[in-house]
Amino acid sequence: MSVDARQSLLCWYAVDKRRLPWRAEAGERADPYRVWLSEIMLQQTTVAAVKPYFERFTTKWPDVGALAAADEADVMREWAGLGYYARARNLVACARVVAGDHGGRFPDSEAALLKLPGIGRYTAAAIAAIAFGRRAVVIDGNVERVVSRLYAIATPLPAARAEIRARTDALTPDEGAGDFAQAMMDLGATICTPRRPACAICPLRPHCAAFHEGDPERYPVKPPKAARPRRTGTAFWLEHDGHVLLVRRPASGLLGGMLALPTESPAQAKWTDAGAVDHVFTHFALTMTLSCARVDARPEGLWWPIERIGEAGLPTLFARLAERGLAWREAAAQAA
DNA sequence: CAAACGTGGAT
DNA sequence: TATCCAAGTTT
Repeated sequence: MSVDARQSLLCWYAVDKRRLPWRAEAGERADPYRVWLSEIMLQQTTVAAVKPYFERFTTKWPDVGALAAADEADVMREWAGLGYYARARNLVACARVVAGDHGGRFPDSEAALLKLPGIGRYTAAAIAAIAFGRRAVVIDGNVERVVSRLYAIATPLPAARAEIRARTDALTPDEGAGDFAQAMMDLGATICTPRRPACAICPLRPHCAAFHEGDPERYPVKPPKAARPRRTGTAFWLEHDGHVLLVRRPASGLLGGMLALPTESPAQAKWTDAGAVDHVFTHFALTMTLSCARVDARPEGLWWPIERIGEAGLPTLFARLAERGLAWREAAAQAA
């Protein structure tokens, strides 16, 4: 049954696989740099969101040596808006290890890849299989969903992971593990979707225990999620001579390493309330109010030209607050 | 092992 | 509007 299911999947993939910028054409060799970069960007991030970033990154930094030589601040700026910013810091760190310790070539074993910054169990297996043709058991959210349905695994996550791994291992071929993994992920992304899966056109339907039970959407069984708390905060828009004061956030923690508006008062000034921005993070919702002021003296700090604020590489929360700052500025100019 | 860590699109 | 969720990793 496993072999039949695998063959059905691979035949479907041969015809219906997605064409993606980081994917090699049939018969072509995948570029480990592009595979790695795409895998990092795709962590918890949709293909549609990744595409323009992948295009810009590979244009600006065509290979791992170029990325290793880049200024970290430039990389953070290019990553702005994509989220999970620790990935960008780890991206640079990883490129530098590969350039410095591995002669500019990615290691081709799962174990060696796993030691690199930002590469965990999934990504190490994916790169080993897709870029280097190694046999590796590749398990992401798609594979978890497809396998838990295929075998109607009723154990809730995360306890089900041991069985999912064993089942995926049994399905994974000795040759072509990369195509198999990508086929599973394409199936999960386009047919075996979380909601309203398209079982009518699924190549695995004849083999799928969840389909035969009649309610595939029930799998994988997930634990209830914790409620998302709401928090409040204040950001400060301080102007001087056509420039606005920015800060570099600490390397770790929320929006770590990114440029931002100050979130503590940077100066004595006549602050004006310029409204608020609601922003939802994974683990809490935030209402951040914006206080604006103009000063004649110029405190020490990073002053960014206001007309080029769009190029600063602010994460989305602060980009939205900056929009408010610009609106405040317009209103102040009208009044004057 | 649970919690921290972003964002935008779909329902 | 509220909730879910997308090619996870780190602490």
